[in-house]
Amino acid sequence: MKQRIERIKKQLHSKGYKLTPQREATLTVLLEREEDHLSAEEVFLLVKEKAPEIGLATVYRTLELLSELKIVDKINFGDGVSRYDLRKEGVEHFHHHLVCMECGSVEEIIEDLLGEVEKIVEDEWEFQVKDHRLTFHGICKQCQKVAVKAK
Amino acid sequence: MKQRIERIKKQLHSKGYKLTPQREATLTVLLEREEDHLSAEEVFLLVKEKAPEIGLATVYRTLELLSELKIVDKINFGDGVSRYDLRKEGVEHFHHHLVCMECGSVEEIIEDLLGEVEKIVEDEWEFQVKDHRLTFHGICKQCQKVAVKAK
DNA sequence: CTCCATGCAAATGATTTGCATAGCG
DNA sequence: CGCTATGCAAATCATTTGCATGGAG
Repeated sequence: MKQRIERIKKQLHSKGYKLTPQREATLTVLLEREEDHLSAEEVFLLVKEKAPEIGLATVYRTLELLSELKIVDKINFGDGVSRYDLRKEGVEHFHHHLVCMECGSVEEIIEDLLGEVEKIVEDEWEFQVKDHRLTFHGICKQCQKVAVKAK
Repeated sequence: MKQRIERIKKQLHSKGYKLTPQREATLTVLLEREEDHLSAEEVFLLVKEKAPEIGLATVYRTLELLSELKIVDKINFGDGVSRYDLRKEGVEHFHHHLVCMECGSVEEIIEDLLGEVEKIVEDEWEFQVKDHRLTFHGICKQCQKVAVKAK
């Protein structure tokens, strides 16, 4: 994790930004909760535990910055808040989500499922694909089991 | 278009809702601008031309209602506003978007590109897919041409 | 009459911004 | 010093809600 932050520090520097304690605390939270999809508010509360003086605006500014640098992805599952998701290192952009309509859980799929599809879009629509968002809405494994038991 | 509205009227009635003049005006706007992805505000302004007394809250309520009835899809391209998109009749849910990062234009793909992918998700993750959202971000045909010329 | 629906204004909630201050190089 | 970054409070923007009124069956 240390090294990961070191690398991000270099990325920041190369663009003239600094890795301030607040930014580092925010990154640490994001790393610790890599599996989650935290909202700005949630990040703020977690960062506050490490650095109580931090302001919500700073968290927003930091997340915005990280988003520009493509270190995090800003995603939106339609619940009124933006969520932030650390990109896997070395993985260009493929990164999909399974959102459960029952329990709200979000599972990630790192695997690239869209290679073929992307090719079709590029060829047939002459659209030069830079990135994509794919989200499935449905019922997760656990909730399927619950439904069966409930019968 | 008349018939389309008639059918929606029946759908509304079957759930105990009415097709009020405001709702009809809203639907008319959505039908006239079927290709676009209007925000609530934009719909409101267009409806106001036909029915000046309408209130923004009513537009929101109508869009919400139509969304519940699966007559429109509420989508979010990450620009801070929800957009509303009429579902094609008879088409279950497959409906993807190509968002141009240059000019902001949005193109629709009706074709089902995800049959295979969906199967993989169902089998490999045991996730029961109900619906999905797929958006590609990139450069549209027109903007690619402009870029070439600019050289 | 009984509801559903509406318009308006006020409330809410997320996100952004202005500004004075603090701190690194 | 010169800039970037920060905290705080105020501002903004989209969306929602309360409430009294209006209208269809």
